[in-house]
Amino acid sequence: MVLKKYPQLHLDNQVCFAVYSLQRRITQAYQPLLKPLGLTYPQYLVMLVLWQTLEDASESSACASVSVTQLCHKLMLDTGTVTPLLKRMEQNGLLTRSRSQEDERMVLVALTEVGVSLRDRAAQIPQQLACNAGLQTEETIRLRDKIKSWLLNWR
Amino acid sequence: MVLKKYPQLHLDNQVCFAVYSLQRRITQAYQPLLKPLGLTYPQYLVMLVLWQTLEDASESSACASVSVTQLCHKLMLDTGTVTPLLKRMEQNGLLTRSRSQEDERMVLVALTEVGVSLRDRAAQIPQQLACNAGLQTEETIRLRDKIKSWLLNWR
DNA sequence: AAATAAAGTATTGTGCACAATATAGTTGTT
DNA sequence: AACAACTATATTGTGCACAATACTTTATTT
Repeated sequence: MVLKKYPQLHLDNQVCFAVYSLQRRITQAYQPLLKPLGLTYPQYLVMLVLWQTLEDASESSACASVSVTQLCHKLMLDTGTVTPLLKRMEQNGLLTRSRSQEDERMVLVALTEVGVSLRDRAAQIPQQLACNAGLQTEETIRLRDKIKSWLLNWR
Repeated sequence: MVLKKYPQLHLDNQVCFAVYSLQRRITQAYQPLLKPLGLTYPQYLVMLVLWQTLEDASESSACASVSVTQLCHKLMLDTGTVTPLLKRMEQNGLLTRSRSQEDERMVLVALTEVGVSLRDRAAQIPQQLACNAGLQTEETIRLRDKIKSWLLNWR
C-alpha cells in the first residue's frame, strides 16, 4: 500500500460532498410528493413561509402578506432567485404579487385561495418524507439542530 | 398563545431546509477559495475525482483517465449535468475529453498538466474551509459520517 | 427644496441540476 | 448476417442560484 499524498482531497473524506449529495437526494425525494401539488421543492419552501405567515396573521388579525425582501431573508436567498420563482408561482395561481400602498418600493406576496387550500394536502408530506428516508424522529432532530448550530456559528 | 395547526410545516422545524441552507452556505464559502484556481464548486468536485484517479493510477501504473459514466456515478450526477460541466473545464484547459479506442461509446476524461498542477494549490483548501466555518475536526467527521449513513440507509 | 444616500425589487448573464429524449456504438441471439 | 437489447454519451428544455447591475421609491442631509 503506497502512501497517499492528498487524503484530504479524497471525495469520501469531504463533509461538503456529503452535504451536497444529501441536499440533492432530499430534493429528489420530495419531488414525487410535491408533484401532485404542482410544486417544486424551492416553491414548497416559499409556501412554508406563506402558510406560516397565515397562521401568525390569523392569530393577530393582521394581513397575511410578506414582502419579497422578507421572503428572501427567511429563505436566505436573493432576489435574483426569488423574483422569477414568485412569478412562476403567480402564473400557477398559488399567490398574488402587488405593490404596497404605503411604500411603493415593496411588493407584497399573499396566498390565493388555491394556495391556502394546498396546505391541508401538504400537511402529511414531512412525515411521509421522513418515513421514506428511513429516519427516526429523535435522530432527525439532533441532525437538524447540529446543522442549524453550524450555520449560526459560521464566521 | 393560540395553538398552531401546522407546526410540522414550519420552516424552522424542517431538516430539509437546514440541509438546503447549509449546502448553499458551504458552496458560498468555497467560492473565494476556489476563484484563484478558476474553479466553481461542482468543478472542484470533478477535480477531486480526477486527482484521486491520478493517485490510484500512479500506484498501479495504469492510465489516469475516467469515463463520463464513472464520473457521474462517483458524483451521483447525471450526464445532463456533467457533460456541459466537462466541456467548460476542457475550454479552461483543465482536462481533455477523448473517445476510447476500445469502446467508442466511452469518452475518457484526463487531467492536463495544468489540471494536475492545481492540486498542490488546492491541497490546503479543506483545512482552510473548516477553519473559516469554525469547525472542529472531530465534530466534522461525526456529522459527515452521520450524513453518509443517512444517504446509505435511504429506502 | 435640492442633492445624496439608502432600501426594495427587477434584470441580465453564467453555471449548475435533472427529466426526457435522441443517437451512436456494442453485445447477444437467432 | 440481421436484429433486438443494452450501454455510453449528448441534447433540449425548465427551473433554480447568484453575481453584477440598474431602476424606482423613500429617507436623510445640507
